[in-house]
Amino acid sequence: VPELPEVDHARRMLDTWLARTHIEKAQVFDARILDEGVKPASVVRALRDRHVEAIERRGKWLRIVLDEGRVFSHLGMTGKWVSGGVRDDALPFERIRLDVIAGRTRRSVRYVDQRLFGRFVLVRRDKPDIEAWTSLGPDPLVDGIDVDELHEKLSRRKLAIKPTLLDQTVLAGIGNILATEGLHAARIDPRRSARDLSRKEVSALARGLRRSIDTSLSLQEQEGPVITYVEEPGAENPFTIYGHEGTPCPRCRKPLAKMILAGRGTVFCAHCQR
DNA sequence: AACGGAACCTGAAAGC
DNA sequence: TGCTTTCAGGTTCCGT
Repeated sequence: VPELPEVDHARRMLDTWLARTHIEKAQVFDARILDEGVKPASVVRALRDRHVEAIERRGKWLRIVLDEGRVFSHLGMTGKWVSGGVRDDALPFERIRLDVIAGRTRRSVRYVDQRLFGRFVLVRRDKPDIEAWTSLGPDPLVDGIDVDELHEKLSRRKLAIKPTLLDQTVLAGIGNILATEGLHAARIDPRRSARDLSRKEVSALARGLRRSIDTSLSLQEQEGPVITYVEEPGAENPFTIYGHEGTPCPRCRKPLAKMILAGRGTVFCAHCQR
């Protein structure tokens, strides 16, 4: 599942494939990736002959800045950007295709998304950014995590800390895996009310999240341009406790437990997370 | 108002 | 064997 580190990887790849190129042709193969009521043909028309200026990321959102307008891309659960040649066949689950040229180099950048939870939102020149982007909280990589600010914000939340971390207005880019890993690193029980965390615990949480993000980023660097998500068949699980329920906690060796918390699978160590 | 749960999707894996 | 159910999780919507 794409969370902050996976989306940052996508941003770096798109920067080499798409930034500073000219879109010769765009195709949208499934309208469900667009906002309700938006016609593929109108998106295709608007993208043709645009110059791609930059690729940015906040949280799990990508913003593709064009000479006129910009595109917001969210990878949902199974979305991936992939680069190929213009003569290559369509990939399985290919939803968007952008054929671009930079100097003499032609490239065909494809968006694949099996489960279609991703989004591709074109915003025209002079229109405001989408609310999902503007309402994002601080991004741990772009802005860093300010412990005092986070502590203050959490102190006003009654909900359990784990579902609170999944709220993208608290911190941008934290998903189920990072929340699980970060709370284990900080030895915090995911069921604790967010407002009960001490400043010291919030500080440990910030460090744990940052460490989990950095670990994922460095593993992706070794993987190359197309990374594998942990839920894909046959994928290795590089995480400390996510997906390791039933096996010994790497810190205290007691078996890791799993529960559903606010509708999301939650692995934790009932012995050393308190 | 805040929170839980369902819906949106698909395919793999587990259950029967 | 083969059909049915469950599960995965990002986000939004709906009902309580």
